[in-house]
Amino acid sequence: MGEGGWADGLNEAQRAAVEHDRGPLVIAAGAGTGKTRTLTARVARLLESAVPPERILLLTFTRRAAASMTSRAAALSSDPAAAQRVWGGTFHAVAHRIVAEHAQHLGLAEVTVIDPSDVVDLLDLMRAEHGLDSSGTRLPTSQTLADVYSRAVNTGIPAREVMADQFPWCLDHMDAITELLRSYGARKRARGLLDFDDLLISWRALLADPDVGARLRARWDWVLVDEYQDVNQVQVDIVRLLCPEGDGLTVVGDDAQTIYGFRGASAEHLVDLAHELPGATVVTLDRSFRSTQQVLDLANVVRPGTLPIQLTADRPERGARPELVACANADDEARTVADAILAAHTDGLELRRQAVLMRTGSHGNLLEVELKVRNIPYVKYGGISYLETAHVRDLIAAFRIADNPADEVSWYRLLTRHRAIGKVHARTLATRLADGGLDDPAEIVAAAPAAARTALGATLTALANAHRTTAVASVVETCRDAVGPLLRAHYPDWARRQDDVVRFAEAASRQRDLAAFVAEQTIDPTNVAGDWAGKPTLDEDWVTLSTIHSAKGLEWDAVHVIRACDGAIPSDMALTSHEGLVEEQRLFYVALTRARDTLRVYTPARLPTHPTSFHARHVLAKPSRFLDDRARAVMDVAHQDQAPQPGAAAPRPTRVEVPTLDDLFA
DNA sequence: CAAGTAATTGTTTTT
DNA sequence: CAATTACTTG
Repeated sequence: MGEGGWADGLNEAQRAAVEHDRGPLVIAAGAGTGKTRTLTARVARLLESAVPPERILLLTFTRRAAASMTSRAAALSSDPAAAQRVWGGTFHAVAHRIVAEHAQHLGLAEVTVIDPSDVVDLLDLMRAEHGLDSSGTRLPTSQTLADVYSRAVNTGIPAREVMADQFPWCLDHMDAITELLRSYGARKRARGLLDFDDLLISWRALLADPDVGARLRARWDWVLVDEYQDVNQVQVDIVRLLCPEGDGLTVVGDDAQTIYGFRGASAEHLVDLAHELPGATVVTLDRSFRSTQQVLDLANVVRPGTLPIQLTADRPERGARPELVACANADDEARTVADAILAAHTDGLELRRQAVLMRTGSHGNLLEVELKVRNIPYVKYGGISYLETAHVRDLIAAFRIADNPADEVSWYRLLTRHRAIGKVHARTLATRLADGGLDDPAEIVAAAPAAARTALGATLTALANAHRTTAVASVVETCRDAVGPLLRAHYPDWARRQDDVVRFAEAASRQRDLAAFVAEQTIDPTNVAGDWAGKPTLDEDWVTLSTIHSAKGLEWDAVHVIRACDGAIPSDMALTSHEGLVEEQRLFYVALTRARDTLRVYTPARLPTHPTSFHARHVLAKPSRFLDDRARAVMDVAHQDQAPQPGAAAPRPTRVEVPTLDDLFA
């Protein structure tokens, strides 16, 4: 087949990007311009021209994106099985594979990935050794210490300076903290524990080594990076070490969609790359296949950024102008959105083609109540994830110990789940277990408080068994049965949590490599409980509720952006710096450009001061500053009937007398 | 030293 | 209204 299916339906610019050869290629792609299609077509074309799949590395931002890209490339290529062998995943996931493979080069006996809350636990467990546990004086929390550590590592600024600059309340204990953070690093190395930063830094170190780096570099001929506007300096270093001259490198991004600045990402990396690599080809995609021109007119007004991309619709039909919907308050907003979703559904638009986007997870709380009341099914993305719930993490701790008995944090976690074992015992026992105590469980049991001995003995026997076992299904079963009684004793609402544990154990027992699965889930947790629920939900129809961050890269026919008020979008947390404000503007741009046909932006006039409280005071809220005159000029402005004039008093409710039941108690 | 009870906080976004 | 923290009691 002369030209594979990959060429179908590409426009000139996309085709140029797909057919481009070895030189460095930067694709500046506006929202909805077929970026994913172009990238997957390029992969398919490489495969079609006999590039072995394992010589292609495709770096994406989420696991979901990686999976969808490899399967789309497979669909476009004549050998779908080959496409599945492409190296694909997030920076962190690929880093984990490389680090696990090169553990001995890094002087690590084991490789276990710890997440940010494990970091806090580990610091918690270690701080007493450094005299930071006296409860008399106010001391910085372990969370703060983790922040200091991470900032120092990511910026290369010494911890003392970081504290002096940004954490002045740590100054009194600077010596002890510095010492703690140094031994924290040593402890992680001794136990084979790697936090998220360690993964990237270790990968970079391997690439920078003359010997190992050369072999790693030779592994891939083609490196493709998606969402390049959201990489940080360490990731830039990795990409540059993989492709020093830029040969075989393709990066795709849109500088107006950088929304992870708080994590060290900078849009400048995308712009800089084209300058730093001599002979780089820049292809700009500015024809949107997604949105109507009416949606794009608004997006173009809001769009910040330095690449002069103005999107033009590549769709023949005229669309409706985006609507600006003023609501009286947050309850009114929730009702109005639910009404709109139902009305569209009645007109034939499936729920799965509609989404509600918000700045923070809590902005959707009232809407969730409204949807539940009306029996409208929905799935919420973002916010606290299923895997981050305490009970699932307990099970994961057991899995991690089965693989790496030196995992001190997981021991600490499981030990505190036992009755009669608190922080103090857990700390000393965890250290002894991580030092090889599992070889002689009886000794550990003897050192525990008498009331804990029976339960602890059972736990240790089970985990020692699990550690010796290789069959995934039986490891999972042993761990699940070991953790079960602990959870039952520890959580009063155990019944509610049991389903989650069983479901996660089922998913885990289907895996080929349990340790890799656990690492994968730690790095990029599945954030929807429904993802583990099996088939029943698959053919159902539901509305998507999502934070704007989690909606990145996705699209829906109808999009509702709620809480478009100053203080929410832009978040009042971001108002202290100019950069913070521009990032909020990019975030708003991302939200608007998720819409294909229908876009509605809601601005409640009054908002609760406190998102979860029913008794919260309501205060006046102004529409987002991003909805300026230029933006309004391309929108239809609708007012809800109930909307009071600003400043007008709320109507006084009629008084209803509830009869006293005093005669019952005479 | 652990566990229960009372008081007091709160809230971005996520690999 | 949670969920975490501080204080008390066994």
